[in-house]
Order: sequence, then C-alpha cells, then structure tokens
Amino acid sequence: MSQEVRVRFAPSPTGPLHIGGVRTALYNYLFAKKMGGKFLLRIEDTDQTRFVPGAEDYIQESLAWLGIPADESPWKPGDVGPYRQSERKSSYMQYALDLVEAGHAYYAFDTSEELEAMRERLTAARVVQPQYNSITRTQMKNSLTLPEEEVKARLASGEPYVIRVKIPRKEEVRLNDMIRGWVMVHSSTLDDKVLMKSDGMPTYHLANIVDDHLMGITHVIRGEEWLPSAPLHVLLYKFFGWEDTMPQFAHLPLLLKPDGNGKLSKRDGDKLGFPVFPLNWENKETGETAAGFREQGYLPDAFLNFLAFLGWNPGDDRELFSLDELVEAFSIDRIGKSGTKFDIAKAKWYNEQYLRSKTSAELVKLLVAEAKAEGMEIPADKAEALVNLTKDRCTFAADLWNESKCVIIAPKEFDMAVAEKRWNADAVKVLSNYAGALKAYSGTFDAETAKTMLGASAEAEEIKLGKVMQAVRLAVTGSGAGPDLMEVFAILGPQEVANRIQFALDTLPVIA
RNA sequence: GGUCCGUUCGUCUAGGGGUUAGGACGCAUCCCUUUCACGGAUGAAACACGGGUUCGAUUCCCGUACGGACUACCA
Repeated sequence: MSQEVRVRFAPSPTGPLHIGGVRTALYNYLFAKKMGGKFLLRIEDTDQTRFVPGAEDYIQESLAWLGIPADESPWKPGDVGPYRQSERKSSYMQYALDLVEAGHAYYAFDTSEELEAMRERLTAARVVQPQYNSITRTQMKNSLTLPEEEVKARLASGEPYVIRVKIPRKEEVRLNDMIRGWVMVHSSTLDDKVLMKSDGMPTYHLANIVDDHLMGITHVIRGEEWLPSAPLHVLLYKFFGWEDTMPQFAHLPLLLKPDGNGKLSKRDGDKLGFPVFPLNWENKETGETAAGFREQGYLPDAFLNFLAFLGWNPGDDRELFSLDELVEAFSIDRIGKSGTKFDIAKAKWYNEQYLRSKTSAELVKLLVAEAKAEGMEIPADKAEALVNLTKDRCTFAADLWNESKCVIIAPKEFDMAVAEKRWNADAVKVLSNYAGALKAYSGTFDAETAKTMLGASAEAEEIKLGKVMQAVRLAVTGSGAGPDLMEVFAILGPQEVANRIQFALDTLPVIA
C-alpha cells in the first residue's frame, strides 16, 4: 500500500513572494495533485527579526490569484497544525535535547565576538574553511570541552546558549535527489550548524526536519540553493532515527537573470522593466514597493503556464496548458537540471495567447473595466464589436482599451507626421465628398457599405483610394495606425464618421 | 578559497552512440492588406573545449574552462 503524497511549500514571511518561490509552490502543487496527494503551506517564521507584516497575506493572496491554494495552511488547518513555525516553538527544544542526549548535538556558549575571533584566527592561520567543526569545536566553549558541572552551572544561570549539531568526523553522506541523482558529500566539509538559537527558536535546519516529519511530508521540492545543506538534513533524519520515513528530495534549478548571470533579483526586474513578483507589494513601514504580474495585466492562467515552463516541459511540442492539463502532464523527471534565464518576451506571448482565447463576453468585461479605470464608459452596444476588432492586437487587457480609444474618443488633434505626408488636396476632395455622402445616408451601415461608399467618393473625384486611405484614417482617428478602419466606421456609424471628417477638414491645413 | 550543482540556436527546450540535431519565443525576409498588427511562408541561429571508450560521439567516461548555489544564532 502506497502512502499518500504530502508536499509542502514553506516560505518565510519576509517580504513579497519572489517569482522563484511562486514556481516552487506551483511545482509542489502540480506534483501533489498529479499524485492525488496534499499540498501544504507552512510559514517559516523562526527568524523574528525578519518578520514583515503583510507578507503572509501576500503569500495567501498570490496562491489564490494563481488558483493553487494549499490544502492545509494556517488559514485552513489540517490535523498536523499549527502551520506557523512560531506557533510550534514549544515543540522544537525537546527534539534538540533528544539529540544532545543521544550525543548528536551539544550546547555551545560562545559569544558572537568569540566566534568572530575564531574565524579570524583560522583565516590568519590560512585554514581554507574557517568553520565550527569537529576540529575547532575542541577549542570553543561548549558542552564537549567544558566540565559537566560548569555546563550545568551555565545553563542554570540562564546564560545564553545555542545547541549545535555534532557532525561526525568521517562519514560519507549521500542522498538520491529526484532531479540530480546521487549526491555525495563528506561530513568533514560540513560544519556544526546551530540547531537552536539563543532566543529559543530553532533554525531552519532543525525546524524543517522536525516539521516535515511531524507533518508527514513525503517529498521535499525546493530550490537548488538548499542542495548544499541537504546532506546535513539527511544526517539529522538519521540522528532522529527517521530514515525510514525521510522524504525524497527534489532540488529545482534556479531562475536566472535574463542578461548576464546570477540569480534573478528584484533589481533585474526594475532595470529591465518587468515584475519579479506575482502581486504588487507595498511595505507600509519602509515604503518599499514592488511591481506585480497581476497589476501589469498578466492573466493568472497565462502566468501559470509561463511559470510551469521555466524549468519543466512536457516532452512534446505542446506549449499551452491549462492548470488541469499541467497537473495531468506534470512529472518531476521532466524538470531540467540547469538554471533557467528569465525571458519576459515569452511571458507576453503567453498572455497574448490566453487573451485571444477568451470569449467575447469575458473580453468585454475586461475592456469595460479598463475603460472605467480611465474614467471612460464603453457603450454596451459597441463593446462586443470593439473587442472582436482589437483582441488580436493586444498583449494585455489594458491594450483592449488602448486599441479601442480611437473609436470611443473623437480626435482633438492629429498625428502631424502623418498629416505632413498624407494630408493633401486629393485627400480633402475625397473626404469632402465622402462626408457629404455619409450625412445623406440613412440605411444600414456596415464595413462593406462604408467601404463601397468611400470607393465611390474616390472614384467620383477620380482619385485612387489607396492614395488617400492614410488620410482618411488620420481624419477619423487622429493617427496613422490602428485596427481595421472600415470596421471602425461601422461601429461609429455614418453620422459620427461624417462629423469627425468635417472636424478634420475644418482643422487641418493642407500641407502635402 | 572550499564543497556541491550545472553547460544543445540570443532565450526556453526536445533528442540521444550513426539525425538534414526537432519545436517554441524573439529576430529577418516575403505573402496577405487601406495602416499597424494578426495570420501564412521562408530564413539566419546551437551540441563549451580537450582527451579517452568506440568502426563511429553532440550523446558514455575523465579532465579543463566557464557559470551558478552554498559557505550566519537568515531562510
């Protein structure tokens, strides 16, 4: 009988959730759903000095926006709670003490000044890697070097202390990563990491092992930055005697800067003009702000699809996947090993694809909302025609409005660069003729009619239509580029088109 | 510096001992067209390097180079 898959996403509430974290959450979600298991969210807030108010809400809202909510979380507790490490504080010490008891950990009383002095001494002695380990710990103040009585006295007096793991001197530590295969590290390169901090809180290393064990986590899917400490975690599972239920590890490739090299950072986004966070963020205390994909106009499905393909692919030529399809297609062995550079152009392409696949009704909603944000209204009888006319020209929902503007708002001024080239005597003749014809017209008016009438006007003046088309567009929309003109005319209706032409005729001096 | 991880078109990637090394984004050209787009077609563009193993290596092995992560009482 196979065990239920349980995975967790374990962010720290230290600020907005980085896009790399979002992808980690997504892969955890996809794996859990694919395996018919559970996706948990655990808040790793053991560093009280870095806690940022609002960050938890941000995490929750981000997952909600993407449609990948956790099955168990601080806001939806299952039966292995609490789901905030700060609320589990009381349980960690006992586990650390068990390790001390078993000889796998020890108390250390060194002050930060003493630690600093030790590092300096080792550096001066050209020790390649100054660290608290099996050698150096013999020279520090800890329960391994101090007499038992003194240790007891120090503890009793309330002197601050930490508990450090006692890394064995010679041991080959190995783990079988689901993405990277066997990874082997010698224990001599590991250091005696702090397990319990002097403030009584556990470090990540202790907390994540204890909690993953207690929460029944079967697979740990996290970023590659954790790979170097994974051997320590393996050792800890062994020390606790939990090897049998140790989760399987999968270390995800990093998200890299689009240009040059290195981990993708907020700075890169700012510099290149794209967000690296799912939602807008504002830290009320520091005034720090960050742009979000949602506010930039990205659709959650498109963003999700884009994100899924940053390091994973289905193995065939398909590119467009709904969340359900992603779940169906997902597998950890199709996750790549190497770092992935972030390409915003691809994200835009995904957004275009998803925008265009929306129904007219959905697009109308988006257009109306965008217009409203600009203080404008879209006449109900024109909305559908507008979105159908403009959607193929749009990347974001905001473009629906940008592209529709020229229909909704009559031009007050004209693109003079176009006017200088195209606004000539021929154009004026044709337009005058056309305006007159439109004013007199009262039948049904569609794109076909608009064009036939325009053609007739041109013919009447013995002028080739193609020669004056740009001028016609300029007169009615004020610019030289835009959606299909005849369709625009159809939406406007003959009277409005005539009015606009008349305004242009009255305003624009003949230049060309 | 040390430990660990990685390296196929500019980018995301497929592939895998013998292939014209495939797709997508982007780019270019052409077609469509009343403009700009959309769409269609075409094109330029990659196996980091050096040794092995092999009849044969981009693919397997070992080095080198390059890149990255980690190296806190942060996660």
